[in-house]
Order: sequence, then C-alpha cells, then structure tokens
Amino acid sequence: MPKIKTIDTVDKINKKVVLKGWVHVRRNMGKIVFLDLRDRWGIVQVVCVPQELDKDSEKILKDIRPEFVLSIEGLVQKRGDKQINRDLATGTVEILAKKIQILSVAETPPFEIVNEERKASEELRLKYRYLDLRHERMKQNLLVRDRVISFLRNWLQQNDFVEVQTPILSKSTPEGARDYLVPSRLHKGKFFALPQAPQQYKQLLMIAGLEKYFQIAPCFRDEDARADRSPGEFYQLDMEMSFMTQDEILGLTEKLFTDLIKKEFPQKKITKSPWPRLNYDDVIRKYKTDKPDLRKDKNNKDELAFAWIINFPLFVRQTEEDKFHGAGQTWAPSHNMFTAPQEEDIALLDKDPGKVKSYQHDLVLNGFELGGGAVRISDMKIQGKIWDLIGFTKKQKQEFQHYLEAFKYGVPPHGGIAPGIERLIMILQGEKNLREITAFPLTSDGRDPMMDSPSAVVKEQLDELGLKIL
RNA sequence: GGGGUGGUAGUUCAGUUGGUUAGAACGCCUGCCUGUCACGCAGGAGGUCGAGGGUUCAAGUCCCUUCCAUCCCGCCA
Repeated sequence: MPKIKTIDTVDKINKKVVLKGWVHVRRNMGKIVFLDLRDRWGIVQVVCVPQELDKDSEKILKDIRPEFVLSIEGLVQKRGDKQINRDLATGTVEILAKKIQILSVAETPPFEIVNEERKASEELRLKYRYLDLRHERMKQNLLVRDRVISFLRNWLQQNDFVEVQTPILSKSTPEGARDYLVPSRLHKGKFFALPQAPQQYKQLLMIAGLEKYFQIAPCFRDEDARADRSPGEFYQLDMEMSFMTQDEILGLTEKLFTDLIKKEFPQKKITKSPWPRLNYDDVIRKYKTDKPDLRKDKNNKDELAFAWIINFPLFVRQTEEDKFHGAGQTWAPSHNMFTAPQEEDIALLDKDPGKVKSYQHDLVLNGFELGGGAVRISDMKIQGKIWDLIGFTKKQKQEFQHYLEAFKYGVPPHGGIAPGIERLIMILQGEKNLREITAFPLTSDGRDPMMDSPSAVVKEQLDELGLKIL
C-alpha cells in the first residue's frame, strides 16, 4: 500500500492508510500513547493503544523517540468535538495505529526541532543544517522560494522570454567585486573566474538575436558578507531585453512582480501603484540613502513599498582605490561601464562628463536594493569614449576584444535588470538574514561548518594544476 | 584590515563586592498515568566555566595573551 501525505488524511475518514514520516512529538499517557507524525506536508496525530496494535508494534512502542522515521498503518478516524485541535491542519482527524514499523532510529538532535523559539546558535544550525531545515519556518522558506522561482519562470516564458544557462567557468574581468578563481589544469598558470553576474553573456545573447532572455542565475562574489549580502554565491533573476526602452523595461518588471504578489502573496499590499520613479539626486537629498524605505507603516509586515531610482549620474569621481585609474583620470562608472548615457546628454560627454545622466535603474523594496539594471551601450563609438574617460589602458581594452568584435555585427538596442532572488524572498517572508532563505549557506566569514569547506587539498591535486601554496 | 557584543550542562542563558558543594529553563534517562496535543506529576544523570599564563589565602568573577562565534564599518550591485 503506497503512503499518503499527512495532509490528505482529512479526506480519508474511516479508511485504512499508510503514513511515513518523522516522530515530531511523543506523548505517553500510560496505556495510550500519542505520536505526532511529521512529513513535508504537515503533522498528524497517531493514537496508539495496545488493544488495536499487533504484538510487534506494541513491543516497539516504548522505544520510539522523537525524530525516528516510522511507517504507520492505521485507520483514519474523526476526532470527537472536544478533541479537535484547531492549530493543526489535520486537527479534525487522527490515525488509530494498527501496525508500526521503525524505518530508522534517531539520536537526540543537538537542538530542538519542535519549537522554533528555542533557537540554537548560527554555527550549530549550519553545522546540522539538515536538522535546521526540519523546522517549520525553514521548510516554508524553501517551499516559498520554489513557488516564487516557478512563478517567475512560467510568467517569463509565457511572455516570450527564453532561459539560457551561461557558463560558470568564465573569465575574470576588471569590474566590480573580487573574483573567485578556478585554476586550469590544461592551461597551467591560467585561471577561470566564476561569474559575478552573466553581464556580458546576456548582452551577447541579445546580439545573438534571442531578444528576450532570463536566467535564475548563480552569481559569485568574493567579498565579505552582511545580513543582506551573501558571502560567496547567490541567485539573481537575470533578465535582458532587446528593442525596449528603459520605460518599457521598468513597466515589464513592474508587471511581473505585481502579478507575482497578487498570485502568490494575496495578503500583501503594495503601497503605491504604479511604483514611484524617483530621481537619484532627489532621493539622496531627501532620504540620505539610495535605497529609501517608503512604507507608510514600517510595522506592517504585509506592506511592500517598491520604488524605482532613475537618472543616476553616469560617472562618479574616481578615488585612489578605483580599479580603473590611469594617470590623471578623474572619472569612474557609477554602476558599470556598459551603462548607456541618456540620449540628450551624449553631447555632454566631451564637455562635462559629471553632468551626464545614465539609463541606470535601481529597484528598491522596503529599504533594500532589490536589484539594478540599465539600458546598455549598443554603439561601440560611445563605449570607446566611456573607456577613455575612465582611463582604460590599451591592455585593459584588449581584455574586451571579444566584446568589441561582437559589436561589429549588428547590435540591437537592449537593456535589462537583475533582482536578487534571496533578497526578494527574505523581504516577502519577513526574514532578517539571507541565510534563512538559502538551503545550505556559508557562514558570514565564508565557511560551511557542515561540509567543512573550504578545505585543504592533497599535493597531487596542486601538482596537477601547477600550483604551490606559499 | 578596523570596531561592538558574546563564549558557563546537550541547547538557550543567570551567576551580586573575588569567598563553602556553579544554578534555571528546555532537552535527555527512569517511574506513574486511556484523551493528550510543546500533556502532566515524581525522581535522576549531565560541567576542562573557550584555551594558556598571571595576581590572590581564595578566580566563572580581576589582569595579560590567544582562539572562536556574531553583528557592523571598510569592501561589495
């Protein structure tokens, strides 16, 4: 007999069923023992009385402990009026056990599974992540993440978007964050880099003619963590579109997320629709931050205040630290070097670069930067000008040879956006840390206490790669 | 790289001005209990007080060194 889900017991009154799952709680009343059996779908109460059980089951009953994995054969019965548990989805029924089998015994876990409030330390939770994920809240976070991603995927595919997997083994480029490097065995002394974002690939897919691309894209950045910034890796809903203006890109993104909220989170209220589009200068002046929290009631967990920040300056003053500096150069791109200047400002590039506004757009939600994007430069002449202004050397330009080359063969106007998946779900779920949204995250200092990574490798591996630890 | 906070039972924590045998809650073990639902009641086990050194008649408590955790700044779309 195949097992059924705990949640389906409510439709099987007076039927014989088989359930399999974990012992959530055991309540021994003497002659009668209650077991709460837990599976992915919930919890159901199992009643064990000696006169109903077969001999073997009666014998093992006293050995059963929390987190044992059991198979239970029994009869679904309606609970009496006084015994209904309104806190439980299956609270109107219970299983009268006939036969119990222990599929797996379990040691006492290092922290409690039953009660979320009795919290273990972060380190311990991560070391035993597979137990931590048994907590109802953590399980819900994973299930919501799954629902959000499949909604986004379906919506985009129904709207002519194509999902493409871009390489994980990629190339180090002089932009943004520190790269994760992967040594090449076949080409000793050379390295792949894990992509910080599929930025160049998605633009090349526009040149390829896909017109509408998206990807639930893994992104890798070797930078220190924060509560709203994962160390190592995270996922973005990476999107790129051809033949669309900035206004159209913002409109489509807004529709996508509004539909998501309506369908999957009907209890949530969006503060203002259409979403306000704010000037960067005004926002900085008024809120002293580029990611203002525009909620009317910051205590309302169901309020969502989306906003667009637009009209960013294309350049910022270059500092000592900037990776783009050349002798006497004073400008750095305020976002990335592929962001297009606004059309009416192109003439200003030569005269007063500091005044040039860009087609950059940031998406802000409840005080978090959900993601950013831009209309890209599709004219190589302008790209060259930008590179000159930020002091790109000949050698640095050569790093983008492939890009230059591609731009010779018919480039559609294009642009996109890349909202962070974990950040979105963190806000929707009212969580305070991205780790709560990630199945197997790293600690804030970039370790995995469960797998014990990163870890040392054997000398043979290093030799094969032509590497030596200093 | 810098700063804040913390490290005491399996877990989360309390521990006064330095003073006898280091406590609580939950968990765990044993016993009792046929309607509980985070059951209840009774009993019990469980401690390198992060590590090392110092001051003192006496250190969980004070001092020094060091390790670890966590949050923030730097960094980072």
